[in-house]
Amino acid sequence: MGRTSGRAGGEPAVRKGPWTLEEDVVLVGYISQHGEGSWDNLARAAGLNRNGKSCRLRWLNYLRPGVRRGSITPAEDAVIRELHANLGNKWSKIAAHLPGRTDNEIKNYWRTRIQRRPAASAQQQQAYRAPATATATAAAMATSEGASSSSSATASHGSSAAGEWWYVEPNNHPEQGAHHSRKSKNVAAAAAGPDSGGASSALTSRDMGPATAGDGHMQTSYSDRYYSELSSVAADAVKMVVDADSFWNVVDNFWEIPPVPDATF
DNA sequence: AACAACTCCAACCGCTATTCG
DNA sequence: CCGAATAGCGGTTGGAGTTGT
Repeated sequence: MGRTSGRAGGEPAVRKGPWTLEEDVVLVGYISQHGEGSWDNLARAAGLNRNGKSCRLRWLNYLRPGVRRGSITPAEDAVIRELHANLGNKWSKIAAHLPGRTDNEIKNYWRTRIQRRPAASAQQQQAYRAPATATATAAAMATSEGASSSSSATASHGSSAAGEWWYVEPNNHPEQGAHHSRKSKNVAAAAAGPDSGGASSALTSRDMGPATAGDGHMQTSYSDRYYSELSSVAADAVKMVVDADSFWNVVDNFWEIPPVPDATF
């Protein structure tokens, strides 16, 4: 319904719904050349049939350099809990304490993982002892990230100035039932091409979702599939605004993380 | 195998704040 | 100072993936 603009009543003035690979390429390419500016003008100038607001959101939340993809780490979880206790639903302020995380992501995390599961939260609080302050927690982040991403264990363990902490992922609580981790994406259908049945175009934003390791832990990277698809269309799409070589220089700078092998495809 | 239920999260909406002429 | 335009924020929605029955 609402999201994918569709063509109800003829050609829509502006596109809505999930961003396609081509649109991402155009947006990144344009901003790399001209920088951010008035979003409405930017959308027009870049030839994107989107409103400025949509472009801004897409850029800030997903395409902007430094945006982290992947699971919230235990330390980040602790920061979020603490800051939310102090600040309330001030997502942008909370996000400011978590480099690379966006307000939208934190908001979603809070609503889906914490707020919706009060019982689970209580269990988690038993399961781990959070550092006393957000700053202390932030200081602990480096350690915890290593712990959580490199291990296939179901619990993470780390330490901070405030002491040791343990974190048990919600899906590992027997009482909680299954937590459906989003692993593989069925990109086959999406890759079928533009206008293949309602789904708007080739790969969309959903397909660039974080690749996951076998243990279900998200890896901080675009999926290999998305990366290669981006590569394959970049040359054509980018011609509109910038040559492909400089575009990829920009991309390389933006996402310093090399693409990880994606075993899910 | 088919369906239902559940979960996640990208993106939209509406409102407020800020900037600019 | 005022009004319009733009940017930013928080709440909400709905599509799609995963798991259970």
